[in-house]
Amino acid sequence: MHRATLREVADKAGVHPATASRALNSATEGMVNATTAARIQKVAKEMGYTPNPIARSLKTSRSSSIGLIIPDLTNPLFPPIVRGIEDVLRPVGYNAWIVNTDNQQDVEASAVESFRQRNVEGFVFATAHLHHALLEEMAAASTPMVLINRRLASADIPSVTSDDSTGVTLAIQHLVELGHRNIAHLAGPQDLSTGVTRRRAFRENLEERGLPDEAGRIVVCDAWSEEAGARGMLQLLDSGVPFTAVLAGNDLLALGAYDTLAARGISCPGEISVIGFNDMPYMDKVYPPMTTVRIPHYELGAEAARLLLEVLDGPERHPRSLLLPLTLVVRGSTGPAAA
Amino acid sequence: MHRATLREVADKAGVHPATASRALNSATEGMVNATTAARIQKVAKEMGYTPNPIARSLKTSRSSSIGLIIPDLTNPLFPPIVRGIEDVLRPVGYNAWIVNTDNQQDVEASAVESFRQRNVEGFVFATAHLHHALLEEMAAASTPMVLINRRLASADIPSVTSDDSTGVTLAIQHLVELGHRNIAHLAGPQDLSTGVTRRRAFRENLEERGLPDEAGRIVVCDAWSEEAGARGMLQLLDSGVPFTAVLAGNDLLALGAYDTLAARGISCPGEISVIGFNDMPYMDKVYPPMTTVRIPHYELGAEAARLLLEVLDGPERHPRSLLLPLTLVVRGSTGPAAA
DNA sequence: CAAGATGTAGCAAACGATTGCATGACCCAC
DNA sequence: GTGGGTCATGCAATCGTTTGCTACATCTTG
Repeated sequence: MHRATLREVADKAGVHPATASRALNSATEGMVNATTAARIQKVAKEMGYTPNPIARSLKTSRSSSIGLIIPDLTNPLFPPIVRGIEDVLRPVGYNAWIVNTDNQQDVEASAVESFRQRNVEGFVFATAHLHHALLEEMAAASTPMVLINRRLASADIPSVTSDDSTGVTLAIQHLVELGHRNIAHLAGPQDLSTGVTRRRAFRENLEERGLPDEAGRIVVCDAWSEEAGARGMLQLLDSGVPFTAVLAGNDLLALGAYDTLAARGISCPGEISVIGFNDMPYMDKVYPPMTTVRIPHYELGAEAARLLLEVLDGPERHPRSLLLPLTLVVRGSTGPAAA
Repeated sequence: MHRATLREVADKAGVHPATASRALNSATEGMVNATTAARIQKVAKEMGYTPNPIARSLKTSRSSSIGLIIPDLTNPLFPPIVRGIEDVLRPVGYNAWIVNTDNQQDVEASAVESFRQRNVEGFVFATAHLHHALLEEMAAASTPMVLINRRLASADIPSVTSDDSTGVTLAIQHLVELGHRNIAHLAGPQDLSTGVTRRRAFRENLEERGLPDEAGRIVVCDAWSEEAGARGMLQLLDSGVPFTAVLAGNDLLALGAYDTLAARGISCPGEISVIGFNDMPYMDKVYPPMTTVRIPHYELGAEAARLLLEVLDGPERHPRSLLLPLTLVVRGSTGPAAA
């Protein structure tokens, strides 16, 4: 099937391609006589003309698309983020290229490279172990980009993150209201701002409230996975620190904790309450239904996209960063402290 | 940052761009003198030259990319499929454009249109309500494409589907071994081959085994959702048909059934056993852990990608279709039939 | 009424590759 | 020694747009 080209439209309308190009482009439409423009537009419509994005991209080195870099689509956190981004970008004519890096830096670097070759106009990074040097180089070149769920101390890059610290406060407050005083923390890996922030907030909360906060009640897991959570919980139980509730760094760690508790025959929430973080899909269906801090993933993506659009719109404006509020979803994994 | 162009490489190597182009392209490398080619390649490497995919695409109307059309990325079925596709395609130099249609035909049509403009070389459709006319038009134009999880009677398009019929047999067999004789079916919407196939297989199984199969023991739900499953289960319970086990059309329907059973105070699997279909992530963590038929989603995607590569390789070869085997994952939602 | 401003449209050169065709060098055989 | 065959390379058109510049009317304005 042949698709109409600009030249054909121009010929049929009896004008030069350049004129047709201008008439068909809202930014330049003013340069051509109104009635001529109308005629050209009519012809274009009749012929079903749509500009060839590739030719346009070659000429303008723009592309109406952005690069989205995530660790792994099968991690349930990311699909809502991706949808949030797409739902904002698509209506304004942008497409998103997605690439999964599995947190491998070389993959990340080559993805960025490949995106650049394709003239993407901006980037959204939702990736975990961020290739620092690469990122700073990009920032220095003032490549439009937005970070999701992590921030960089060194560079002033717009980001959208969730207000983890308040989330932790919400969780602890809930536990305290249930009568818990001995609370433990299953922290995630500390090479990510997520893990660090939640852990720091945990410690601060204990301190402020005058709750016991010996070092032993924080165990740092070595991955954000169920297995790591199960191991961490084991370590916690065996450490001898007394506790009746545990705040996990995320839902996967909490699920791992579930496993260990079940294996040990410890009842949740009867003996030990568990709180997760993220509110992944189906956390209301697990057993016990998980009390967890809900992160607005879709909104995270949507806001990131809006931020990126702002940057693309006017690169001179100072980059904003957003902190999205969290809510605590109380379900069945938390209960009154055992006497 | 300036990126080297073919002309620059050619100049530096003292040859014409055409020669450089040939030397740098494995298919045409043979046309140029071996030592010249080596020199050009060396220079290209030194300058960090990589061909501009946009310019190449404009000229060749190829793009090294394919279009992937799915209903909704946040449906947990799809991420593994997407990864399967990407993991096969990327190593051979293809990228995948993803678009979510939310099952809207106009979105689907415009996605296809936009993909075509971008010179995608093939399509993978994992979408539910397939725009029939569009698809047949594409098939007629012998556009390379592969269907996942659905087939079209009218056109001979390669597809990869799961062997649902055998999956149903596995499930029923398991129930029969547990002593169940009165089995019901929570069928999914019948406008999709998935729903139809599973329902037909269910009926055939009952018949072959001489189990009771009045019409009333199949309830057709009006969506593939938890809510629809809950409503369907309600209808089933209120219909008066006796049953001790129910096979759900997919896991979401089964989860809905869980809800209804819980609301009615009916124990699962004590009084009624439930089997799901798909084995979505975390179905081992719900309560009770779900017995379900596992579909190899990742493999579905991977095989679809391989099929597409075959078609792209040699369009003349007759398109194959694949039927992937299913397995039953026995967990806690099925138990011996109540006496 | 001349000179400059303004409005409209065409020309042609890009953007960065690929590729059919022409060219010239060289070799071989008759 | 000439005709023809290979090999290697260059030439130039092309893919479909965009855009700086130029050119020509027409309109102002003093």
